[in-house]
Amino acid sequence: MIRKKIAAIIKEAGDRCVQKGIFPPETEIKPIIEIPKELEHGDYSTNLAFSLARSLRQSPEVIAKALIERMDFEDVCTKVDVAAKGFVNFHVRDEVYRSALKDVVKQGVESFLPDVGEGRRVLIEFVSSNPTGPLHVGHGRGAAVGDVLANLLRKAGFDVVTEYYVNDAGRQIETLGRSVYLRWKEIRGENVEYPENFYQGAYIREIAGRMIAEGLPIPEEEPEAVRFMARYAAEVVLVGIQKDLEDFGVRFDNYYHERTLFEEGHVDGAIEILRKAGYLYEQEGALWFKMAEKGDEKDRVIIKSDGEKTYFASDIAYHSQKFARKFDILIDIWGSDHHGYIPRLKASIEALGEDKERLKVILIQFVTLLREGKPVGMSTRAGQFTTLREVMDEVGKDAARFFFLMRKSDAHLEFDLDLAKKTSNENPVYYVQYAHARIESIFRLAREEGIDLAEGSEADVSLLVLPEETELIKGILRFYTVIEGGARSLEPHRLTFYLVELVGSFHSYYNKVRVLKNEVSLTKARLTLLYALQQVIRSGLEIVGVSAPDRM
RNA sequence: GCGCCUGUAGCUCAAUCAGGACAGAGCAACGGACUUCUAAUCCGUAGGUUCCGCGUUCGAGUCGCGGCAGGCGCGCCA
Repeated sequence: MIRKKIAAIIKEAGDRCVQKGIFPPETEIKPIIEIPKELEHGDYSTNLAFSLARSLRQSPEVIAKALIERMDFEDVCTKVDVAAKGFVNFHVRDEVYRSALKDVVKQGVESFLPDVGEGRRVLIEFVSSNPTGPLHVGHGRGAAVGDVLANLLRKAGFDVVTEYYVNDAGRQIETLGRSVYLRWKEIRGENVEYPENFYQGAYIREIAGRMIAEGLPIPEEEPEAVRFMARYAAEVVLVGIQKDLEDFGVRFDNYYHERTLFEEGHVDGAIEILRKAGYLYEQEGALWFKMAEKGDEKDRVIIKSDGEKTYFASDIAYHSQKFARKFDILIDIWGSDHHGYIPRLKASIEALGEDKERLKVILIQFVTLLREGKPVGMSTRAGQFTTLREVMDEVGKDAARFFFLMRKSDAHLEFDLDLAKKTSNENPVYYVQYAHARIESIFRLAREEGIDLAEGSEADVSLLVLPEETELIKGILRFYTVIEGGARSLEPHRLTFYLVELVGSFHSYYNKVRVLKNEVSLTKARLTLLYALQQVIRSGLEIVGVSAPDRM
């Protein structure tokens, strides 16, 4: 909110320079405002003078001075100066921060959230793991990123729908059915050869056993039995996945089944559109999509020569449906091993006549679990991958979610299981939660002394004169910048970084400054500051989906 | 072979809307702080050729080109 004021001040000064003929009339005043790293460089700065220097054929310093001379900054800043040969530095009045704090306390932290979305409709599709086995840690990371991004975008004014795409039509489901079928035969005493590419996990046998225990009417003939078991197993696995997700704090608005794409004719419909638009051709009995001319490496098959449609075909139909469902922005969250798929999907969206820029793909890099500093083996082939459930059981939901968001999603993540369980400042989750609990503890004692927080908004915040206090207020206000930046760049991990940093300055303040047992007016002022701080921490943790305990 | 991602302190990572001021944290190391609102905390010290080279620019960790190293992808698989 202060940033906007600074921007207005610069703009005004720039316009005046144009009016007075100091800058040529066509000069565009689009200031980039940043927060300097060095405190001495003020609260905000702009490099506008540098960017104008070339077109104005003037030194940045001269331009900067011309700007400042025509600047009305008194209301917001104590001083504005030129540094380092052209940077314009703004030193904001402490009162401005204090009154911003007052606004936040009075109206609530959330009432100042930036409206980035302006009501635009966003569909976030994530996890979308095939219902052929339990979720592993990689899916967990995707789930955390997707869920937190959804929370973040909602706070930032988007109309968000989350969706899980269930691949229940393809080959893998058939393999699942066959896997169960073989284990079923095995349990009944038959000798079977179990192929390596079948699902290896113990859950396959369990499902087979369960079918027997429940006395289900299993068809006589093998093809029917396989189909029956595929359906049954997919259902069981999906329910398990949903349970895992729920315990992980992730709830989807929608489950979209691939099968419905076929049943409702959307796959044929999409193919028809592409055919009419001239993107398809037949060769060697298969139907091909002309991709090479659309930016992909080569042409791709949509219908195989055996008549079966490829995964790609249903994906085109699915995304076509997403557009048909009137979403402004589509966000897909995939494992980074699918990155080669992006040009293909974007090309097909373009071919369907939609704007491919409206699809944003977020790639999730792999997770390496560490125990005692060593990577934990995760070979899928042996069926001994680490499941999300195991990690959750071991470190808890809060730590798991927080840890998944401690790196930007396209970077490898090392997940230190021992660290996630530690209850010390080394563990960022506890570090943040502890700050929340600590503040609450101060409030409890204050109440015992008869100082009620409800009076907080009447406190005299002008008593908050310590530099640490101004820094804390700045930290609180930065929440809005982080939400805005995170929503714009689709980077939910910024939130965890922010929280750790914010809370760090609180712990430091706590050790240095007494809140209670001062003059009542000063105590109240400081309680007010902590009140706003706690609200921000709680709101931030809520977005991340981590609990904010009152006691630890 | 071609394409995408990554390379920053011993380790794990930052560096804000695609270039800004002296590259910042945490951990580990070392030295300190509990008769005080929760020590699950804090304060201090030390730690760097931002993988290498060239280029663009007033200015490069950031942009371009060329290397080097690692990960991933390039199927009528899903």
